[in-house]
Amino acid sequence: MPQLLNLTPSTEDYLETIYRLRGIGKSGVRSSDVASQLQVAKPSVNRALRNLMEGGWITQEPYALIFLTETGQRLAEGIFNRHRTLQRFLRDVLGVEESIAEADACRMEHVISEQTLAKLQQFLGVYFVP
Amino acid sequence: MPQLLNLTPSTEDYLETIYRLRGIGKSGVRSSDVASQLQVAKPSVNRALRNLMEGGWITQEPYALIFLTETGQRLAEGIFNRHRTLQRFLRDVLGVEESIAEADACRMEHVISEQTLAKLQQFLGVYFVP
DNA sequence: TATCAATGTTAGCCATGACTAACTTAGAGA
DNA sequence: TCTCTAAGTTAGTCATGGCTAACATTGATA
Repeated sequence: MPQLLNLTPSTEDYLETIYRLRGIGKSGVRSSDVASQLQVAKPSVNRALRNLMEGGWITQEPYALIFLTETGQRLAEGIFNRHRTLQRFLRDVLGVEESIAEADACRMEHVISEQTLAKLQQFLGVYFVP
Repeated sequence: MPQLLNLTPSTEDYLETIYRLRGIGKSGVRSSDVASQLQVAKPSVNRALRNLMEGGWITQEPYALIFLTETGQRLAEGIFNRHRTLQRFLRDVLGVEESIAEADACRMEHVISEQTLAKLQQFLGVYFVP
């Protein structure tokens, strides 16, 4: 997967997970933590990491920790932003149960357009001052 | 794919397309019309139809028209209902551009939960009397 | 420092769902 | 009724993204 421009939903999930875990350990993320977080087998993570490396979103030396690149960081922030916006909208505006809102946001974050995201944020801004 | 209980997004798209085209011809739907509607090759449709038949959602004799079964009809209605609800919500509530709302609804319809659907409908019912 | 358990990697399998190429069938028009 | 084009089917390829089994590496601890 060279010159990766558009990530697949699966690959976006891996990138987002690295981003979220990175907050905890600070230094870098372990492959096995990604695996347990996403409930997938280690080789599945391994292949996804190769894709993310080829796309230039992460760096990883063999057997070492995973780090986000500058562009990977920015992209992950975007994905997480979609996630958080959807989560807040579903829960706070529509009144969807917390855990269901979380699960739905996890799937919807990969398919909504920029415009829909913007409108959702606008809606939240108007009715729910952050 | 025997005893098909949960359709994949792809399979849902085929079923929904049959449902929508059926409104036009009334009698039955042609495989090639499904192909051109979904912008896929004919063999892709052919395989999807086999899956839908094995699940009991459609009937089709070789080289003949496609018909929805009772359960297929009900399932397709459900999918189309999700689509229409999302489309209306995105367009009428959020103010998303028609064509973008359509595209987003097409992808979101496969991933939202029952509860989110219900809340969206409730929201539409309150603020936009049908 | 030697060991070994946890972590990471490689190889290879499977299902899904696209595709093309090549075929069979059906049915409309000469 | 014969023909020939459009529609449908079959066979086989490829990419994605899961998986297990088996191997390699690392690092904490005895």
